[in-house]
Amino acid sequence: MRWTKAYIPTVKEDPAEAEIMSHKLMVRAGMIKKVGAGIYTLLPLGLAVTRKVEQIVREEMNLIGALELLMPVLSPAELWKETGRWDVYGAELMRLKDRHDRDFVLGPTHEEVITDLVRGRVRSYRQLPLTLYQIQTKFRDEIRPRFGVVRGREFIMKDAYSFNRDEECLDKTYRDMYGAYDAVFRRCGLRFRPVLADSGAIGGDVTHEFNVLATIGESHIISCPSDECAYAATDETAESVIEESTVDGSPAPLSETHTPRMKTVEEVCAFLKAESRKLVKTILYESDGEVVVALVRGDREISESKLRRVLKRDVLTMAGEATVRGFTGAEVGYAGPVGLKGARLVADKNVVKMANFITGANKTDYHLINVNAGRDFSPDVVADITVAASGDKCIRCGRTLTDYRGIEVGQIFKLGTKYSLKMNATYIDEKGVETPFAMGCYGIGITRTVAASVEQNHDDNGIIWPPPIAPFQVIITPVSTNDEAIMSAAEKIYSELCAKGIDVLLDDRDERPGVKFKDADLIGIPLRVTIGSRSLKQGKLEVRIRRTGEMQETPVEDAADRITQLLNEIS
RNA sequence: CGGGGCGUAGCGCAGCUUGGUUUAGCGCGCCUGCCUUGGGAGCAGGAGGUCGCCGGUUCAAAUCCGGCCGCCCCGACCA
Repeated sequence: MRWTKAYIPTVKEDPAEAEIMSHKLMVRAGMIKKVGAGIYTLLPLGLAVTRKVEQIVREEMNLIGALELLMPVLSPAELWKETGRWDVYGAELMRLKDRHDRDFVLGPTHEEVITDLVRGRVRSYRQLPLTLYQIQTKFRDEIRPRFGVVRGREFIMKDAYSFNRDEECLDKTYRDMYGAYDAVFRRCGLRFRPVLADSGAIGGDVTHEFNVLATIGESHIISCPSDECAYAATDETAESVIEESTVDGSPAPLSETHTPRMKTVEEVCAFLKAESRKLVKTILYESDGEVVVALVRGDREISESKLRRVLKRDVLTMAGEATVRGFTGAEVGYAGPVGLKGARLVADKNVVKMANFITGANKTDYHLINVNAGRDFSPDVVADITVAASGDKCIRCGRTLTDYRGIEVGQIFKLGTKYSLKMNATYIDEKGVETPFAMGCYGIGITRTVAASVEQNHDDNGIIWPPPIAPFQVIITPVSTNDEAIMSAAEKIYSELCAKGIDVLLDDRDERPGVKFKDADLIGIPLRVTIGSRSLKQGKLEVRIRRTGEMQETPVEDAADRITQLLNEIS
């Protein structure tokens, strides 16, 4: 491609709306253009990178036997009602009506559509396992789109779905996918980490998230520093051993204390001059009309995903003020486990180890002191429902856990029979028995992967593409377009590289060299070939590596070979 | 959804408090010419704006008032 025939609108100044480097650089490099909040046009350069990532994904999917298809973006509400997700998915589901007032969904994921496709068409165990995937535009009505293409309302995603005979068969596909994901992100040149995660609205049991390490990442990860252990999970999912409570062990007499207008843990602690770890906070939730009371240590947070799992519920929301008042008989801020009736009481495993702690008294402006589980109340369930934090000990090896942040670029789920049962998707096994499919689903955020790569690969001058996903692998920069010797050398090397199948950009603009160098750096092409009279007099040109700034002189005659070789070295 | 901010040329911004003196300005970019050519040059000339939209106040509105729309940031219930 010649720059004068391309459309690469680079800009010098950072866009006003961008907060993070990848967003700024993608706009400045002429890759994306905002159309609306969380909605972007991919310009040619942005699309080129996206296609590279897609191609890598395709190759790895095909390698493990997955088959590509393309499902519609639009799907009828009936399918979503069949699995109950019409109600469960919530406000993030983009819904719309057609002219006949019928409900539709702009798909955020395609379990319903694919299961509908496969049921009735795949009838025999002989056809299994079957894994299908697509690379398609997805929609999510994000509460707050931000960070450019990292959290958009419309984005490109690869989603795969496997139909397996049983758990064992599913395990195999899941492992294959895990390997394929590892290969994809490795090939994209990313520093990433697979972690155990929560399955959220998708459902299912086992799931891993693939996170690209980045300080601006929105996923919080807890991991064991030990390489041999390598335990890693999202903070909501991670199991950990929390430092023992320091409250002493012999139960003291229960008493009530006046705590006027002290509602939050912080306020109560300050007022009673107690450490927050000596409190137990009591949070009311509602799930399918049932009220659930959850207890965790005052200095910790409740993991709603753990709680959902304990309760075996998909929907779980914090109770409204009216419910809290009705249930505790007190204003919000004074709930406690003692004397509460009619709700399931879930206590964190650390709470039952504590002694003489402080809780709300279920009476406005009062708290209880010296509360003890067992003596003063009895939890219905004791489980780990605390969000893990750095400083906790590893559940497996006991080392101290650390936290870091990541951009979630992929997630793989074992769904089991969740959808096949609800949608009556079955096959006939060897014994002639009708059996629901064991399913898995596997997603990769393509556009987000591109942004994550920029986030991880840039310097002060711009993007530094890993060669496998670079829009062009080589940029040729003739220092002057008016010098015939320079231009003929540039044309020669351009056609030689093209003939080798390398993606080359020839900067044939009549611009000053400084402008071209800056732009070449900004758009992040891994190798720059500079042709100027200085070295051309000796029959040489210069090859510069974007990432290191390292420069090599090479005779024009064998430059094409040398460049190819260098490309291999840095890939 | 709550709070804050913004909306003036393709991009980044000033002007608004104190309405008229601005023919609405500056930088970047763009066009023409000259000059220049190894890290975003210089000079000269030029094009480009319903001041987000609607309504109101006024002799007069980018500027004051009201409504609406859009965008950005922070927060979103841990009792």
